[in-house]
Amino acid sequence: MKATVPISSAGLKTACSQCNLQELCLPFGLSENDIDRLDELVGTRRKIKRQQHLYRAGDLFEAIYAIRAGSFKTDVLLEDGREQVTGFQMTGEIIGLDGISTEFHTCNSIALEDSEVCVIPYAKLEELSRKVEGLQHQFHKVMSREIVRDHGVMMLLGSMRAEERLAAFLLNMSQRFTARGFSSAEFHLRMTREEIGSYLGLKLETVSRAFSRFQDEGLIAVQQKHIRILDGAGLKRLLQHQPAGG
Amino acid sequence: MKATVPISSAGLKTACSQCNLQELCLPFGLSENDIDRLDELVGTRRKIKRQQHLYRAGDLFEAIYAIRAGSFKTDVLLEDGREQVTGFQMTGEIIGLDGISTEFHTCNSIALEDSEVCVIPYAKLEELSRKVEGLQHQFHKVMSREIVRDHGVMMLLGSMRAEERLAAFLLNMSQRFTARGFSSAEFHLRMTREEIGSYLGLKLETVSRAFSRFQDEGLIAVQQKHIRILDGAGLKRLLQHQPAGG
DNA sequence: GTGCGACGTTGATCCACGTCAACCACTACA
DNA sequence: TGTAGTGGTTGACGTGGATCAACGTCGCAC
Repeated sequence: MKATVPISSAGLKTACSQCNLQELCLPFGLSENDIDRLDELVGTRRKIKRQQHLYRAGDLFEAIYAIRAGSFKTDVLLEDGREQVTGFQMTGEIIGLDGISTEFHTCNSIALEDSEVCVIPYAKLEELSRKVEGLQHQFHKVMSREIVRDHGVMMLLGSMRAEERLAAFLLNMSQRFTARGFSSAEFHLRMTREEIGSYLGLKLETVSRAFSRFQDEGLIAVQQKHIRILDGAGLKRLLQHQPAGG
Repeated sequence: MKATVPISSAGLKTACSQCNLQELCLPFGLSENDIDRLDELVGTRRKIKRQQHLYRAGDLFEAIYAIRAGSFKTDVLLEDGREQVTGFQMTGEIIGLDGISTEFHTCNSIALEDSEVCVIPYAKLEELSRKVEGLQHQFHKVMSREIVRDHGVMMLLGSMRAEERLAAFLLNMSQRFTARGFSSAEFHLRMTREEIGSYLGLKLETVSRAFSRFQDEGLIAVQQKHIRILDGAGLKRLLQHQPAGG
């Protein structure tokens, strides 16, 4: 396996024989030697069927997970039953970081489709990242990236109106698909309108209406969960110079 | 210096001679030896006057900061001028984690009052945490805690109504003051109504009205920025069983 | 003191989004 | 092919919080 060669974002090549760990090691250009050692990291793989939990809030935290295939949502439940989706994760991303601070998971992670993850025992990660040059930093970057992403969502929830939120969401999805080597203009959403709404702080009807309006305006083509972006610049334009809401 | 003795949350004892690093090392019970080495971490101290920036979005990331005295807000600005406060930080907390993933800071950090921070050069932190048993894990916990906190804010912004948000905010502030050895029932807010509103996704008028209503209902006593919590249980009750908004 | 500017409160009005409700599209399965 | 269930769309209406506006209060400079 060619590990020292920087891997383009055009395809999903694997960083170690077990799993796609490019988020953890590739952007940093670890040496071939080091990459081989990453195999030590991956305990097992685990398959998760659609709608099943990878972990639940309250579960003992023992490992983080690298998504090998499929996609997930994470959510938190209030006592009164309200659900807030805190994020969507797709192939190549890392889940489970929330558990480190409390030794228990603080949210639920649920597969949006039949998926497979690599289990990375946290103790092993800690041990290895003391030894493998660059791994520690790479892991810090993964965590920091989650913090930055969350700030983006807070921005969205705190100061954008419905159409801006959905535009931001679509552009973000498009970007993440692109980064994984898929077409950026056309993709399949794996989550329902209700889940999108929960993530964006909107009701499903509002999400649906915004989709329809975008379609009327020629910005996107929607067919159920299938989205085609026709005018990305138009979507970006929605994100600025709008009267403040919220 | 007594470093091996677990430090109660009742006072602000220092973990190393330079700075309050209990977030980084104390809860994990580092050995006295190790704690002394933490002095190596702290490059310099820096004083920041009220309203001045500790760093700005776009600044090169070189260090994280432990707040030694005072308090800060972090915010992000949209192109059109809208501001979103992404968090408030008080004495003993760590700021600057957002910069790790991008090598540049992604938000602004501004002092809410005259403050002082310990500068922790990131490169030094990385180096030391490979050597000092427990420090790495402690740093992971700090980052994870920020992720969990952010999820809480997302929850708040995404599915709570105005009064719930403010109640959650007050309880959170109270808790953080308690953890720093101050009275939990009485404290001085360092931020304006507008900043609270920006953080909570509300307008300043809405924040003000909610404060007034809480006061009318005997939940709190408000005098400008001075808050006294009269009925914490009542505030907690507001957080559940409310009709879903948002 | 007086004046000024930042911050806070309160009222009146408006509107974006929630709520309620009906209907439609797609899939699964008998 | 019918039927049921889940998810999505659309319309009518209500409301929480934004907006606009006036006024009050505190702290500071002089």
